[in-house]
Amino acid sequence: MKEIPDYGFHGYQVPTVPKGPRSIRKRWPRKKSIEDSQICPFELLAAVAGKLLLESESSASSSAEGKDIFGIHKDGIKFEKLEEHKSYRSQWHDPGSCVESAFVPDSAIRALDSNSSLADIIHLGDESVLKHTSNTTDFDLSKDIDLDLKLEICTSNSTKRDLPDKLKGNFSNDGSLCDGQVKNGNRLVEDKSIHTGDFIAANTGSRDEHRTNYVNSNTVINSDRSVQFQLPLYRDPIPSASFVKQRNNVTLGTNRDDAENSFRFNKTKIKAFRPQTRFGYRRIRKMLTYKYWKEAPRLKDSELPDCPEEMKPFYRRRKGLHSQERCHREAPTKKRKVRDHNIVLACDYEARIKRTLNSPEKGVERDNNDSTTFLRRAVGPSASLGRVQKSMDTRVKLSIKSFKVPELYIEVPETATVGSLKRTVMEAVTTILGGGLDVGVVLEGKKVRDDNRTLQQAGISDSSNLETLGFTLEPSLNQQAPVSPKKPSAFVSPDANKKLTRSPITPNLELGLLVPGIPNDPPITKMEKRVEDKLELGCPLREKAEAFSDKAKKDSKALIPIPTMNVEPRAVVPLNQRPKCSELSQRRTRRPFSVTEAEALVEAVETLGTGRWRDIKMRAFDSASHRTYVDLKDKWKTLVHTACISPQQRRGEPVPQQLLDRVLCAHGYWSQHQSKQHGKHYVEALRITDGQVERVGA
DNA sequence: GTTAGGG
DNA sequence: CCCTAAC
Repeated sequence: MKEIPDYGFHGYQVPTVPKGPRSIRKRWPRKKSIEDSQICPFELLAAVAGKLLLESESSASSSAEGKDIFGIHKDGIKFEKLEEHKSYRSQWHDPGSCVESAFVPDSAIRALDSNSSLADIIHLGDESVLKHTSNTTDFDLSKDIDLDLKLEICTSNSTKRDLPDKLKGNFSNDGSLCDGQVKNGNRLVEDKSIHTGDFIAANTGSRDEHRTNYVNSNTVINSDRSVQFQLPLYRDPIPSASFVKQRNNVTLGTNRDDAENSFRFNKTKIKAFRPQTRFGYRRIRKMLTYKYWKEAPRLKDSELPDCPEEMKPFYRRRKGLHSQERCHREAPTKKRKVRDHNIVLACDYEARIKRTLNSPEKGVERDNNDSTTFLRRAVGPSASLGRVQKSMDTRVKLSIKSFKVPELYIEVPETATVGSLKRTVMEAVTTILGGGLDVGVVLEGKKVRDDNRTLQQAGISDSSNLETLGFTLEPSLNQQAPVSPKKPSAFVSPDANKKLTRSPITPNLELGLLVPGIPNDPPITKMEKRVEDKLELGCPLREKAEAFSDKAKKDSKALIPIPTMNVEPRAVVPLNQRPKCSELSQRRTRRPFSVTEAEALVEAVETLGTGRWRDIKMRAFDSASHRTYVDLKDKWKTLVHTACISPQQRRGEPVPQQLLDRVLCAHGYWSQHQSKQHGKHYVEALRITDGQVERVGA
């Protein structure tokens, strides 16, 4: 060590930095809890799957024969009940058709009624639309929206072809692999299109005719310029081993040929994908069996608030921004290359709910505890039967065309792959969907707030009113958006509520959500082309893309997932102002401390001492949002180091020696003294000596 | 969420 | 600047 000056602090030799006890802290990896990171999309999916299962089960149980078949099709939720046989048959509708209608099973209606779950309403995916907003500087989402992005929850590469197989699985109450009452081993064969996320659930042991198909969507796209992300919502309906396995595949990311493009939940490190062992399995099981099912009986309750209850346990565990950020990170080696060519896309969602007439029809029992039925059914065969119809019910057909979800920002390097774009969007969507969205019901322009009212009581059963029925997605009042506004991947602005229900008469209720601090710069239209090129040429996801494009070529209505979409970046935000988002979130740009900043830091440390970095941050760098207290700590560390080394060894912007002397002085002092006790003493001593640091006595 | 320290 | 452990 170099010559060590003595600044008079009790003969303390400044640079003798004692190694603190932390250096001997254990550093072997602790067992990181799973919920820290990788749950994200699957939690959502799990909830949705469970929800769907519940609905199907619930209805199935109402039908004594258990011959219910639900179908969910691309244009929304399609439930058709065959009156005579009390069975449900899926129906496929023309995407462009305006006459779509759907029976919504009681449970769904009730779920809607109770405002309990977003998933209830939209069943995710299908008509959830990411719309690409215009390049205007305002955020009026109602206009110039020309890009429908159909969300695609494509979980893993491995699901793309043999997904039906992967969906096979038996289901039992405890989620184990043993034989159960509910089986979902039926293949999906009806639709020739490739559904990466077709959702199959079959009710009780019965076969094809009893199959329940939750097919999410065909290849996308309708008319003109609209482009949708195909979003075969991969909803494994069964909280069973199939689900777990799938998840393992995803998280492992090692046993596939296309690891890079595989759906990795945007985790950076391999260790984040470590196989789910029993813990993970159990956790999922718990999620699906305990959490979800236990909540189920309460779906009717008004205590089910604004947030999908079954979602809460999944998301409330998620760590805050930090882990969110981590969740988005990409491998560092890849980050650098793409860092400088990011494109910021601004998207928003839309919720379009289409309603159709209701028609009286014999309904299943409206026991006010369908969930109980479901639970019982899930437990054993005896429980699935024996529900006696007690009353007639008028069914309300609700066809939810699409939802508009709050505005979404994603940041995509132009060198990004299609797959990464998908994942980015998925991440953002998942964040939003899981981040506390509520469904609001608007009737005749007025919000229906009483969740306890029946549809009939609320007038929703009245066919004359249905045309004025609408739904909204809105940020949950109970649950904040999970992502901090500082560095969002996508988040819901608190202002969102103000913009709700802008057009109550129309079915389209939109949410306009702004991301503060993101300037609405004129678009860089060149980007669009470049994006196309890049996506077209360099897509490492070719293998995956082909699956879609093959179909797309044959199907005029289909589009190759993303490449040709008219992505017009809303704005290119200066790097250091961009919200860091998605898995492609990069290492922060280096921002060397200026001398001025260093001075401010030194002064703060002189006053407050080391070890109070948060205070130092607030005191001296409160307005510098890009300086975290960790940054300050690190900078102090480097300052001390710089002061210790010879000027020849120093790099970067030269720090005045005088300042470095102060650094050493303060460092020496605070190394010997506790910050809190002696702060004033030190500062006073400095003041007394008027900068004659060498003579400062303690 | 903060702090300390290694990378 | 990142990451992690410890708190």
